Amino acid sequence: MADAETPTGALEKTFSPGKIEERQYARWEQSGAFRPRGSGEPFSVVIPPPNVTGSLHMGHALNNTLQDILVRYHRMRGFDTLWQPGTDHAGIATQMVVERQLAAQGIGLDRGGAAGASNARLIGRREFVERVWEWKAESGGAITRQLRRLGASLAWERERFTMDEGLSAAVLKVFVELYREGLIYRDNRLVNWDPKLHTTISDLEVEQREIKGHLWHFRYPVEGDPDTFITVATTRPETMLGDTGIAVHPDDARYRHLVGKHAILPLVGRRIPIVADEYSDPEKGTGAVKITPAHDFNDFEVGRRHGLEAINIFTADAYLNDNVPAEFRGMERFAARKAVVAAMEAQGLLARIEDHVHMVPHGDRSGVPIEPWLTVQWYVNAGELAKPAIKSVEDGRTVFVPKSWEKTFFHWMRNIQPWAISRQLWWGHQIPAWYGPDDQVFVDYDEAGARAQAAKHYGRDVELRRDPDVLDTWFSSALWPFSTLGWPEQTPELRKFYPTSVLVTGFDIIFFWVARMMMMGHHFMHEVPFHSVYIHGIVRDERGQKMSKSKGNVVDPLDLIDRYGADALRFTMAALATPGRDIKPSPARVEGYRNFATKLWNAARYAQMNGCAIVPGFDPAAAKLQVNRWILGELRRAAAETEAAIAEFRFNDAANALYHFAWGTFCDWYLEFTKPVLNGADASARDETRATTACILRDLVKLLHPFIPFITEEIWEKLGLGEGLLMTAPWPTLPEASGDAAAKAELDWVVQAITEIRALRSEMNVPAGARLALGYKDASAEAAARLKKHADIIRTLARLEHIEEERGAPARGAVQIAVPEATLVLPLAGVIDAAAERARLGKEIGKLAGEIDKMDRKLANPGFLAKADPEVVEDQRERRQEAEAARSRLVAALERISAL
RNA sequence: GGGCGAUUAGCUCAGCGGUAGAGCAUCUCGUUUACACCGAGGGGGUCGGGGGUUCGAAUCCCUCAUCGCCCACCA
Repeated sequence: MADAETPTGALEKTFSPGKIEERQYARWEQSGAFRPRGSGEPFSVVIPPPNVTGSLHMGHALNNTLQDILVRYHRMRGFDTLWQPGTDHAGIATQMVVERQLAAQGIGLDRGGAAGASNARLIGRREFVERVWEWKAESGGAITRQLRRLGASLAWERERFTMDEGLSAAVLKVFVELYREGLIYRDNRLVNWDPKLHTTISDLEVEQREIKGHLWHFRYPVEGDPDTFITVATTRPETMLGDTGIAVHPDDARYRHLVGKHAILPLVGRRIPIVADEYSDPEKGTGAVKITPAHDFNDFEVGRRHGLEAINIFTADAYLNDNVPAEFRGMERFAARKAVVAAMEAQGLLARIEDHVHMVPHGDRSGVPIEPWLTVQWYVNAGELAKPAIKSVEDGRTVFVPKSWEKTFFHWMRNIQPWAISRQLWWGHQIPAWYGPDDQVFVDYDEAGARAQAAKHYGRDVELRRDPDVLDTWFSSALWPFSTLGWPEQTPELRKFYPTSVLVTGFDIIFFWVARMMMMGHHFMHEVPFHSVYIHGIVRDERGQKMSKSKGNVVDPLDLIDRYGADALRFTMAALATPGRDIKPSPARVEGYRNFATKLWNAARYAQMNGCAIVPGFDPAAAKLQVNRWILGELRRAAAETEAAIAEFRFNDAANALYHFAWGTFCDWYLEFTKPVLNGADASARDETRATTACILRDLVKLLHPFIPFITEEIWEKLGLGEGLLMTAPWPTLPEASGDAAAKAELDWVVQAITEIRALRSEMNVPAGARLALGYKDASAEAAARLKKHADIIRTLARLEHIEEERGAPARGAVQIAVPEATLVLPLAGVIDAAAERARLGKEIGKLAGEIDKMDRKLANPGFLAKADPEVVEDQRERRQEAEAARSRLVAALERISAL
C-alpha cells in the first residue's frame, strides 16, 4: 500500500478510484488552486446554480464535467481562471418540498385557501420561511459535496446563494431601478393561475398536454325569438357561467342576421350580445364561439374589443365563486363541468357531444390544469429589455454553439411577452412594494423609504401594507453573472471577470435563464454576460427517454462514480458530448472508460517499474532513436487535435483523440517498441528511452487532466513527473521538430509490416510458440534498411526468430506478403499447405485487382481529371501505383509457389 | 399549424463532398514479468426509400416514410 504522506511512491497494483479521488480532491482544495491565480488573461464561468436542496443527477454530471474540462484546461494554459459556484433557492420547487414535509406532520400553511383546510395546525409566513431555512441547512450541502465528488474545481470560497445577503441586495436594486424606469409595472390581466399551488406562473412554466376530452355543443336561445337558437361548441362547459358574449365571423352568412342581437345565457339568464369578430373561425366548432373574457386568453382580447364584461367565476382553488347561480356555488371545476352539462341536457339545450383531443395547459410543477385568471400582478417589460440582447447575438458579441440555437433564441426573443414575475409564495425575494390605504403603491429599498414616499403623497404618515408576493426564482438567477461577482459593488472580481467567457447549459433553460441573463446583463452592466453559450444535449436513458423520477428510469451519477470512479464518468460524458446531440450514457460505456483509466494506470506502473523518470534538461525533441522521435510526433498530433477540439467545444473529438493516442498508440505500440530497447545492452539508448517515456507520460497526463483529473494527478504525484500539483502545471507546448515526418514514415511502415505478419499468423493458425524466420524479397533499399534497423522490434512484436534477406526461391510452404516496397516471406513448411496458400494469394490478388480497376475507371474519367482537385488526382494515382506494385509482387509470389 | 433534429455494423454512436469508422457485443487465437478491467486477429454495413446536383454523394438539394423534441390561443 502506498504511503499517503510521501509525494512520490510506487503505484499500487490495482487502480482503485475511490481512495485516490478523496485524497486528491482534498489536496486541490487545501492548496487554494481553485482560486483565480491573480495574473494572466481572465477566463471565467458561472455555474448554472443547482437547486440548493437538490442532489446531483446525470444532467448536472454532464453540465459540470464539461465546465470543469474548460476550466481546468484554461487554468493550465495560464489564464486567470474563475469558476464561480453557487446554488439557487428554487422558489416553487423548494416551497413544494417543504410544504409536503409539513403536510406529513399534519401542518398546513395559513394562506387562506380552501385546500389544506383539513390540517390540524396552520402556520404563518414567518414560521414557514424559518422551516425552509432549516431544511436548507439540513440538505443544502449535499449538492456541493456531490459536485466535489465529480471533481469540479469550483472556487468554493466564493460560493453564493440566490437568497444570501449580497444577492438579495442585487435583486432589490434591480427591482427598484426597473420600477423607477417604468420597466417593471403592475397590470390587471389574465395570468396563468395554478389552482393547486395558489400562484401565478409565467408562460414558460406552462406545458401543453394532450388531453382526450369532448366538445360539447350548447344551444343558446336568441332573445326575442323563442324558436331561434345559436349553437356554440366548447371544451369547457363550466366556463359558460362566465360567458358575456358570443362571437361569429363577420363573413359567416349563417350568422350574419344574428349579429347585433342578444342571446340569453342558459342557467344564468344573462343577456349577452352576439358580435362579429375575426377571431371566430367558421371552420371550427359551429362557427359561433362563446366568449368568457375572464377565463380565456383569446376571449379576453375579444371581450376587450367589444367592451364585454369580464366576470370571474372561480376562486383561487378553481372552485365556483358567488358570481354563479346558487346551485353551482362552491363546486370544484370538474364537478361543475358535469353539473353544467347535466343542467343543460335537462333543459334540452345540449345539442351533442363529440370526442375531442386537444391541448390543455398544465402547471409544470403541480401537474394540474392551469386556470386563466384575472388578477393584478407584477410584470417586466421584457420586450424592451430583449432589444439589446437580440442585437448582441446578431452582432456576434454573444455566440451560441451550436449556432442553430440562435434561431430558436431569436424567435422567442422577438415575440417575447411581458414577464409575470410575482408569485404567491412565501419562499423567495419578497417584492419591495408597499400599499397605502387606497392601494396606492410605493416601491422602495425598504419600508422607511416607502413610508417617506407615502407621507409625501398623502401629506401625512400612513400605515402601509407590504406586498406579500415574492419574485419568480428566475428573476434572481437572471442577475447571476454579475450578482455573484459582487454587484452592485464595483469589486475587482466584477471588473476582471465580467463578461464571463462562456456559459455551459442545456437547451431546456435558454428561455428561462440564458435569455433573461442577457436582458439583465445588458441593462445593468451595459455589456453581454458571456461571450459564448455552449448548449449541450439532454441526458436521456438508454431507450432515448428523458430521465424522470416518475418514469423510474433515472440513473444516479453517484452510483456510477461508486462503481467506476469519477474519472470514468467524466470521460464518458466528454466522449458522448457531440455538439447538438442528446446523450444516452450506458453503464457499458462507463465501464469501458473505467478500463481506459486502468490502462493508463498500468502504463504508468510499467514506466515506473522500468525506471522511467524525468531527467532534468532532457529534451525529447533531440532524441536519437526513431521510435522516440516518432512517439513525440504522435503526441504532438494528439495535443493539437485536442486543443482544436476544445476550442470549438467538440469534447467528443478531444476525448477520442486522447483515448486513441494513449491506448492505441502509446500503450499498444510505443511501449511495446521500447521493450527490446529497455532490455537491450545499449545503455545510452536505454537512458534516452526511459527519459522519453517519462516525458511522454508527463505530457499525456497533462493533456488528459481536464478530462480525468484524479488519476492523472495521482500518477503525476507518484511518478514525480513535475513540481507541485498537476492541476496548476503548465499545459505542454510541443513545437514541431525536424525529422518528424521521416520518423513517422519509418515507424508507420514498421507498424504496417508487423500488422501484416500478425494477421497472417492468425489467419494461418500458426501455433503459438512457433518460431519463424522472416525473409524479404524485392525489397527497396529503403525497406531493406528499415527491416534491418528495426529488426529487434519486428522480431519481438511479430514473434519471429530472425530476419534475413531471402535470395533464392522461397522454401516449400513459404507464405508471402506484400507490404509497400517489399515482399515478406515466412517459411511455414508443415504448417500450411501450398494449395491453401495459393488460394489465399489468389484472393488477395483478386481484391487488389478490384481496387485497381475501380481506380483505373476513375482515372480514365476525363471529368475527374479536369475538375477534381489536382491533389486528389495525384493521390489517386499514387494509390493506384502502390496497389499495382503490391499486386505484381503477389503475382510473382504466386508464381514462385506454383513453381515448387 | 410552424420550427428543429434524427434515421450509418447486432447495440450505442462518430464521420457530413474524394479509399465506410469507433466503443460494446460476437467469433478465433494467446499463462510473452504493465495491464485478462489484457493482448493479437477476424466476421459483420447497397450509410431509411425515391429523385436531383456533381467528374465524384453517407456527406449538398428536393421529396416521401418513420421517430423524437421545441414553439403555438385552435372554441
